[in-house]
Amino acid sequence: MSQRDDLTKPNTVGTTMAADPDEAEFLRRYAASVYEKPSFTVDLVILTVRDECLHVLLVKRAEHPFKGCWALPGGFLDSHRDASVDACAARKLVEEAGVRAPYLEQLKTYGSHDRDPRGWTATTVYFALMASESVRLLGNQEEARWVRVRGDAVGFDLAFDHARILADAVERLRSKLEYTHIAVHLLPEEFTLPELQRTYEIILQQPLDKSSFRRRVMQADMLEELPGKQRDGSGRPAQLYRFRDYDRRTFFPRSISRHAR
Amino acid sequence: MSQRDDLTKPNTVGTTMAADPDEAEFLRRYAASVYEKPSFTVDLVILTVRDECLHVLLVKRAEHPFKGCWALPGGFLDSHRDASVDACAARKLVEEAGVRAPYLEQLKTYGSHDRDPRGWTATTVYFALMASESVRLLGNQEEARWVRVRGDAVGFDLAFDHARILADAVERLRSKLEYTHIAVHLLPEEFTLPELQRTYEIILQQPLDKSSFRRRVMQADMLEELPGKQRDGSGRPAQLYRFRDYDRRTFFPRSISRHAR
DNA sequence: CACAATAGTGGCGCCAAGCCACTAAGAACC
DNA sequence: GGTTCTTAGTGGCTTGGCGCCACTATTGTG
Repeated sequence: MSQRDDLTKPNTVGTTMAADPDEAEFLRRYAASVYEKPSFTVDLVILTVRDECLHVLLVKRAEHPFKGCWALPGGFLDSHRDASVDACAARKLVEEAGVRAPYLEQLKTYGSHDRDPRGWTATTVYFALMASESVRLLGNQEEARWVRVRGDAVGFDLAFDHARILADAVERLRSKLEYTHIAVHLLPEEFTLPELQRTYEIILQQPLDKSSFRRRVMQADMLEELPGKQRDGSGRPAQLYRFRDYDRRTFFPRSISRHAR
Repeated sequence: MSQRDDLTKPNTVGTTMAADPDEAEFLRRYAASVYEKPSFTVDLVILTVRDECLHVLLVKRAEHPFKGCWALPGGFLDSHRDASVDACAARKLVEEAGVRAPYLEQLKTYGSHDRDPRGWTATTVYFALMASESVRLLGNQEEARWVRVRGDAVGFDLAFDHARILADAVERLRSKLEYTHIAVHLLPEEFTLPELQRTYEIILQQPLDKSSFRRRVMQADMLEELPGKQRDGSGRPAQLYRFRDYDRRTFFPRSISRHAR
C-alpha cells in the first residue's frame, strides 16, 4: 500500500498531504496523471439486420489520423453536456443515427498508448441494436453508411482498433442471442415468428429448427399476439406478434446449441 | 453528422481544418473536451472465499473526499507506466494485493459528473478472483482489509458509488458461476471436489446436489486427478484435483437452476 | 382443382440436471 | 475389534427442454 496513487486529487493537494518519505515520488506520479489524462471517448457499434445480413453503421473520418478511413461513430465525451457515460452514448446515438431509444448496452472499454497514433486514449464502447426500418440517417449520406458484416468483420480495414472492437461486439451479440431475447430489438415493433427466427439464423449463421424455435419463444411468454393481424407473403400468412415488455430481460433455460464453437 | 466531435485532436487543429460554418461551435466543444477531460481511474473488486464466506478487499481512504471511508482499491491510470487499461489493472493488483496472476476480467466502466464530489470522473472496474491462501497483504494492515460480503454488500457504506459497483461485480460473479468453471480461481492449485462444490454453494447461496455437481464437473473434463493424493478430514479422504488449463474457458451445457431469480 | 409455398403442430428420443438411495473409507467410541 | 459417525463417491430413476422430423393448415397460382 506504500505506492498508492488513489483518487486523491488537485484541490486537496497541499491541504491534507502529510509529510511522507514517498511524497516526492507520489507527487511526481500524481503530476503525471493530472497532466497526462488519457483522452476519453465513447464509440458505438450500431447493428441492424437488412437484406438478410448483419450491418454495422460506419462513418468516414474527415480528419487525420485515418482521414478518409471508415470508423465506428463516436467521439469525445463532453463533460458539460453528458451527465454520465451512458448519457453520452445515448446522445451520440441520436446525433449519429437519429434514433429514439433502441437497445443500448455497454460493451467494453479499450484503452492503450498505441491504439491512437496521437497518444494515450481510452474509449468506452456501447453496442446498439435497431430495426433497419427505424433508421433515418441524418446529414450527408457519404459520411455515414450501413456496411455489411461478414463473419465478424467488414471487407476492408477500419480506423484505430475498430476492427477488433467490431469483432468483439459481434461475438457478444452472438453469445447473447444464444440465451436471451434481444434479437427482438433488431425487428420493428410488430413482427412474425418466422421473421424472428430468420433474424436469429442470420446472426448465428446457422439454420434453426422451426418447431424448437417456436416452443422456446412461446414458453418464454415474452410475445403478445396481435389479434386478427396477419402478414401475407407467398404462402400462408403468419401471425403478428409484439414484444411484451421492453424492460424485462428474458433468459432461455438452455442455450441454442452451436455446432462449431 | 453535422455535429461530430470525433477523435480529431490537438496537433491537427488548424492544419487540416476546413473553413466550415460549424467551425466555431466545433471549436467551442472541442476546447471544452480538451480542457475538461474526465479523470480516469481503474478500480478493482478483488474477491476471495474464506471462513465459508465471500470476501472483498477494501482499503481505507487516507485523503478527502470520503477520508477514513472504506473503498475499492484502485487509482489513477499512469499513462507513462501503463501501456493499456488492462496493464494498469494488473499493476494495481500487484501493488494492492501482492498477487501474481489470478483471474482478472474487466467488469464495466462507470462515469458521471456526480459519482465523485470533485467533478467528472470515469473508472474502469476489473474484478479479480483469488485463493485466500495466496493472499499476502502488503503494507499497513490498517489500510487494507478483507471484508465479508453478505448478499451483495458489506455491512457499511462505501466511498463514491463503490457499493453499487460491488453489487454489480457480485452479480456478475454469480451469473458466471452458473455456466462456467471460474470458481476454480477461488481455490488453491490443488483442491477436492467437495471444496469446489462448497465454493459454488457459498457464492450462489444455495445448496447443490453432490451427484449432479460431480457429473457436471467431470463431464466438462476440466480437472486433472492427482494420483495417490488425498486430503483427509473427519470422514473419508477426498481425491485431490488440479485445474487442467488455466487459459481455456469451459462452459457447461446448462446453467445451474436457481430457484429465486 | 392440383400444386407450390410458407405457417404452424405433434410426437419421439436424447441429454443433462434434479432427486435420492446406496456404497466406500476413514475416525471415534465403546 | 466391532459399532457408529462422518464425509466421499456412485448409480438409477425422473424431469424438462431441445433436436429432429413428419404431419396438418392456409394462402396464392396455374
